[in-house]
Formats: sequence, C-alpha cells, structure tokens
Amino acid sequence: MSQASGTYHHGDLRAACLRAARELLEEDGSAGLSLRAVARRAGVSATAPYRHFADRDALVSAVAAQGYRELAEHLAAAHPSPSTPDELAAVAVAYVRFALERPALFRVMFAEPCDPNSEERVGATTAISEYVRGIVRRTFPGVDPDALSTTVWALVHGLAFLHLDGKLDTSTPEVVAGQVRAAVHALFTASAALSPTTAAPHVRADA
Amino acid sequence: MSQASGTYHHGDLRAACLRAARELLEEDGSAGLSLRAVARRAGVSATAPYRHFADRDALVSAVAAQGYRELAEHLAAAHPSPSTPDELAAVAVAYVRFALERPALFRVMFAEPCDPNSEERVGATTAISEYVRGIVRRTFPGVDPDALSTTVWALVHGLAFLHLDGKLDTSTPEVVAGQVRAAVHALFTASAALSPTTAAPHVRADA
DNA sequence: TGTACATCAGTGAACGCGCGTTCACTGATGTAC
DNA sequence: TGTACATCAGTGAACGCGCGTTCACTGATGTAC
Repeated sequence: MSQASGTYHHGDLRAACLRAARELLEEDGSAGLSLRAVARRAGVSATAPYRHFADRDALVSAVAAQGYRELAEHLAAAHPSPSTPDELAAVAVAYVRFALERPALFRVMFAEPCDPNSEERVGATTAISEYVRGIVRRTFPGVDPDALSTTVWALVHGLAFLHLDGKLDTSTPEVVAGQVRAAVHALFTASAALSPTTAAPHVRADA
Repeated sequence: MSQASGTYHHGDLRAACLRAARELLEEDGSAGLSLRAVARRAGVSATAPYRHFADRDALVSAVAAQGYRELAEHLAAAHPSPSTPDELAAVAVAYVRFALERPALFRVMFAEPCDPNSEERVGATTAISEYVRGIVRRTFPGVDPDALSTTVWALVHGLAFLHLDGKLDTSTPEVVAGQVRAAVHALFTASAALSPTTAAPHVRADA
C-alpha cells in the first residue's frame, strides 16, 4: 500500500511531531517549545525528529506556518468574502477569538522573533496580508487599500495582543466580541468619510 | 555617608543588574533573559542578584516595569498633553518608535506571558492605559473615552507589533511614521463623525 | 515465489552547555559602647 | 578616639535539570533479480 503521506516505521512522524507540539503549547503556553519534549510526547526517541526537521527552528517555523494556515481557514469560516462593515467585524472577531483560544500558538506565530528566511513562514504571512487587503478592497471601494488594510490589520492585531496580555477586559467572549466590533465600526465610519464617493462635508470643505 | 539608594559593597547592584539586563536585551533580542548572564555582565557572582531579586521572574518583571516607565516618559516627551489629532499622531509615532528602537525590551513588556500578580507590572500597565484615556478624553470630547481609548491603544499597539515582526514596511523611520500618522488620522475622522457635537450628516441622517 | 540487498526511519548513548537555585561562607561596613 | 560586635552584600562550590545536537547503530520496509 503506497499512500501520498508515507507510512514508515512510525506512520507519519512529521505530522505526529506537529501534533505533539500543538498539544504542548496548549497545555503550557509559557514554556518554550523544545525538540526533546516534542519527541517525548510523540512517543519517540529524542533524536527521531531530526529525520523530519533540520533543527529546532525548523520545527518551530513549521508549527507557526500551520498556525497561519489555520488562522486563514478560521477567518474564511467567519465569512468567505466579507464586503460590509458587519462582515468585516465578524472576521475581526474571529481573528481575536483565534488568538485567545490558542494563545501559545499565536505567540509562536507573532511574538517569537522569526527568521525572515523561512519560506514557509513568509509565505503564510503574505497570504494573511493579501486576504486582509482583499477584504478592505471589497468593503471600502474607492479607498487606497494598501494604507487602509494596514490600519485594519494593525487594529485587529493590537486588539488580539492586548486581550492576550490581559490588558483589556476578557471576562466573556461576548465582551471581547463587542469591543472588537465597536473598534472596527469606528474605523469604517472614518474611511467612508474619507472616500471620494461618500466624502463627509467637513472633508470636502477643504477643497 | 547614608544615601537613599544605599551604597554597599558593590555600589548599587540592583540598578546594575537592571542596566546589565537592558544591555543584554539590546545586544541579543532573541535570547531569553537569564539571571546568570545578568550577574556575569554586572561583574558579580551568579548568586549575588538574589540579594535584590527573589528569583528570575522578579528580575524580568522589574525590567518590564522600568520599560513601562520609560515608555510613558517617551510618550510624554513627544507631547506633554495631546489634544488634537496631529498631537495624538505624534504620540503614536513615539510609541511605535519606542518599540522599534528597543524590540527586545518591548517584547519583554508585552509578549512575555506576564504574571498578573506582579504589582509593579500591573501598576505600570494601568498608568499607560490611563495616559491613553486622558489623551482620548481631550482629543475627542463628547465620545465615550473607554471604548475609543481601547481602539486607539489597540491600533497603535498593533502597528508597533506588526512593524516589530517585519510584517510591515520598516525601511526608514519616515515610512513608519507616515503609516502610523495615516492610521491615526483615519481613526480621528471616524470618531468626529460619531461625536454628537460634530456628527457627520450621514450619521445624523439616522435620526 | 524466494532470496539478497539497499534504503533510511528511528534508537540510545554520549557530549558539553547554561540554567535556576541552595548553602555555608567571608569580609567590608556601620554601630554601640 | 578605639575596640568589639552585628549586619548583611557578595562569594564560590555544588546540586540536578533539560536542552540541542553528534554519532554509530539497528532493524523494518521495499525492491531487484
């Protein structure tokens, strides 16, 4: 029997290592991810992972990349192609919820000083970035998508991190969602006012 | 001679440890802060810091708290009491610049899972939070300061982190400052439109 | 169908490392008389 | 002013730990004949 994902001695140790890493992150978010702990959890000798990852960094980058992919899926699940403020807000809520449900993974994805050389990681980041740009283009036609998508991403990302660090009220998911929606809607109104097609009077008054 | 900050055998080892920690963070941002490395850098035995810090966590928290204080000073230096969008933007630029100039310190302050028990740390965070709220109150009279200050802080904090992680263009300080100013101004316009006193027509039209 | 062989995923001992923390100590300082 | 003493900041040896990584190996699998 020959499958696409090879079944060797272990079965699929690479996948098992990633799974183990995720479990460890979920159990103790504050601990650093160690190759030995991952091997232990995968039920394999300390050196077995070296067959699948060049070194510890490669493992960490692979975990981060998987996180980016899952984040993208999570956002898409919130709404396939948002084009209204409410839909954008729903995606923003999903982003923050993702961070709060997997705090350690989210930190690995963003807080860990990342080597810019990891293709997997750079690619995944670019994908997220493009996704946000697409939303902004659809939701705010007539506004420069580059500048605004940066603003949107920064706002949502900042909300995620401040919640993660306990700097904001995280008592219930509803409270969090409310804060995120309020912030996104404030932003939308701004942009509508700036848009040439729907410019607010106090902006046109400059002309 | 008896001074407020006691001069003992070393002089002032507590301060020397904090200084050493800061130097180490600036030299290698990716390495974790270790008590032994700090002692080594301070030119003192590995166990000497225990006279001044209960354990490693206490040292890290002290460094973070010092970072918060310096951030507050940095923001105040950008503008003592901002009350216009331009002045707020200047403070936002200072916030992001602070993060980019001391990336490792900034990560210790925010990215490190922090124990909510550290009084020093909680207090410093609260101070920053209050400072932002004050700015928002002055800059956006008539708008609920709670909600908006969260939005402002999140936006600026998100900009700082995305720049820090190389997700945005950080080629020159001017480019970064431009992005930050653009984002803050977008937000201001939003809030002006929402404010009862200066509400934009398309908002009042709802009534 | 059966045998010989190559491949290579996983093993396990071993390395050298830096870490946090303990402990009994030492020796400079400041104070009481 | 001089001596005895208490304090306590800093020492240095020692502990046990988990880490990343190396290396020669073993043994299951898949393949060629």
